[in-house]
Amino acid sequence: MPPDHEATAEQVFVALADPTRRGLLAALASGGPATATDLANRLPITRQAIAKHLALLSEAGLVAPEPGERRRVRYRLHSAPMQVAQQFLAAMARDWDGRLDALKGHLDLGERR
Amino acid sequence: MPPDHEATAEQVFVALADPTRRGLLAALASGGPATATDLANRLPITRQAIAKHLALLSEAGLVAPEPGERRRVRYRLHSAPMQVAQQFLAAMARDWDGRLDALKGHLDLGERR
DNA sequence: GGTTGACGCAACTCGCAGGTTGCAATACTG
DNA sequence: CAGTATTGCAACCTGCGAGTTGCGTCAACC
Repeated sequence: MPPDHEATAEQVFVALADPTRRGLLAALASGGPATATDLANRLPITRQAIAKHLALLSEAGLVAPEPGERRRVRYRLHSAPMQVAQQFLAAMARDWDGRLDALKGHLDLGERR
Repeated sequence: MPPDHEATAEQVFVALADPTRRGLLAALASGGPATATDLANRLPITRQAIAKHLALLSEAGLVAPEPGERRRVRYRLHSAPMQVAQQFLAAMARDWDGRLDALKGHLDLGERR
């Protein structure tokens, strides 16, 4: 998939906008890769809810499922999309602050031309 | 307001997670401060919907209403919360990566530390 | 003074995200 | 083989976010 910065950043924003998802990522960060049932023991929600969140995070590229030995599937953190989102934020803020002088022909939000 | 980084970052993420809101911010960035009715002419949604989004963005600190001359209220961009969110992202990514491989010094973004 | 724009508030619809319960299938263990 | 975990899939419920329509009001302009 091509590096569509905007789409990636949006997915990261959506992912991090939810407190449950942030807690889930924090649990993965502090405890290392884990399965959905493992995470369900540490968080106050059911395994299926966690599985849904993991699917969304996986879609965003923030976690990656790695097939374990048995039937278990462990999820590991992946920080690459966050750096994309970070650059997106930086570019946006730079655009805002330099708005008065540099009035460019920069239409709507498509940076892909 | 107490410097609650997490709460601020969450509001920024929620704000930027919506495409309509991003378009609205882009319109403000390219056209300068504007009123709700002014923005309603450029975007395909009603004035009231825009007013709601502006209220949310104002709550997040991303825009600030400034009382205009007549009865008009113009909204101006404010980039400070985005830098907070940016540092939040940077800290999170550093936390993730710093667990297994502490040798990645490839972050060449504008984070003063 | 009456009409015209612009703003704010409130009620309403509608789709979907977050979460649950239930179930079938699979893999290991006694 | 019977029993126990663990996973994925599907149906379902519920609240809220996004958007619309409608109304009352205040400021200007003719």
